[in-house]
Amino acid sequence: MAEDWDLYAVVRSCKSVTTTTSSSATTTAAAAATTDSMNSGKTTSLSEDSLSCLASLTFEEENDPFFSFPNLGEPRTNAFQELQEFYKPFFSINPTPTTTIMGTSTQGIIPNSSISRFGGSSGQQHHVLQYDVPQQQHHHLRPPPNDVVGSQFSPKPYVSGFGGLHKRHQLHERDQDSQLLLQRETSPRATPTSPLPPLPLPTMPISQTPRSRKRKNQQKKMVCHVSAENLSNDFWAWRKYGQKPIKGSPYPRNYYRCSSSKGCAARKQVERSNTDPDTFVVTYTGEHTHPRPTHRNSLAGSTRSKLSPATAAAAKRDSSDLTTPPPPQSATGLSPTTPLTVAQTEEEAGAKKKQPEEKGRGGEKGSEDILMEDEMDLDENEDEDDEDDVLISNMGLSDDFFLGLTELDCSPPGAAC
DNA sequence: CGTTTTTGACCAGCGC
DNA sequence: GCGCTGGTCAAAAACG
Repeated sequence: MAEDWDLYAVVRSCKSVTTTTSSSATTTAAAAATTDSMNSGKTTSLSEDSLSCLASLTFEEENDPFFSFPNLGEPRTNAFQELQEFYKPFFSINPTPTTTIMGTSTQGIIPNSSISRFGGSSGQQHHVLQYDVPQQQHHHLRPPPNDVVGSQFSPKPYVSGFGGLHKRHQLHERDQDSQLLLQRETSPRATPTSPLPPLPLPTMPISQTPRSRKRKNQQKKMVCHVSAENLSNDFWAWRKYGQKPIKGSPYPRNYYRCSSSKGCAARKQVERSNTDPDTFVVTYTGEHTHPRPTHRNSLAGSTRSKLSPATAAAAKRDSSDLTTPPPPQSATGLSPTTPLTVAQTEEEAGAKKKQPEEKGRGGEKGSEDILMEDEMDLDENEDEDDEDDVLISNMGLSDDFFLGLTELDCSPPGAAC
């Protein structure tokens, strides 16, 4: 089923995503290692894979998009430092593995929060950071496997503010989101858990209007190319709020929003690459307006995510589904998932729902290209760093977390992978 | 009861 | 101005 992939992806990603952020090999490696350790599951070999992957990790940098950002044009050394800070939590957990990363790192922008969640990398795939800068030349460190990213997230000549509010019901949550977002963006980040001073704010103009359907190009976003196994690895709890078939792609795009906090503006899009079915394009937008959750609020509705025996079987199917092109989509753009959804949904849901618990556990082999597009919110990154510092340890101790791991057949964080 | 997923519909952005 | 497309909403259903 077409949808299976996303579910599967979501679930899987938790286990494996690679942190292909940037620069410091050590940091990255450490992060990867950490995530690996956190990941559990197919573990033992995972960490090795991850490390090996890291060893071969290559960062291509043809153009340094970062320097395109006025606020980001700091010396790379700073970037490294930032990264180190960024991965502090990981360091604290695991010793820093010595991994050699070839190529130079991108700098200035630390991958969005999601990056930190990416678990150990693995896989032999090419890890690339890609930043697309709005209003400026499209900087692709490496061309995306397909057109998905390029076309979908092509930079636009402007960065507008939030769109106007239109729907009455939309006002509700959007207001909250926008206000939170505005608040965060207009005032120095002062997160309870953030010991570090906020990084320079992006120069992106912020509109006073409530957030709405900001065009993709208008939002800061982080695009990650993730292998099927590594789909969406992050600690955040995501709730699916929509699915749309995308023109030019046989696979639908799934929309997730952070469910950890009601007003959280963080969004996530997951879609399969039309050119490379094994690769998924995960796009993160918005900022988390809250600390990283240590556990899920509730398991209710998460049933689908459980890997019950049936689910496990489903998971297997998911795997196959991932490689299997989805049924043709209707011309209207809506995917004809309806008939299929019953069984598939179960599987997907199962997989997806696991996300929250699985997220952040890197692992498996995986690999993915992380593409940075538009402005990265340094500030947010900082927060995330901070969050990591504070929450990582807790996360590992979370009952839910362990539960999730158990369900995923993963070992608790810190456990040898 | 609270949460999530599914899914049709709505609507703004964008290109022509 | 129009149509297409993408992003989001919210009701319904499902689950613990």
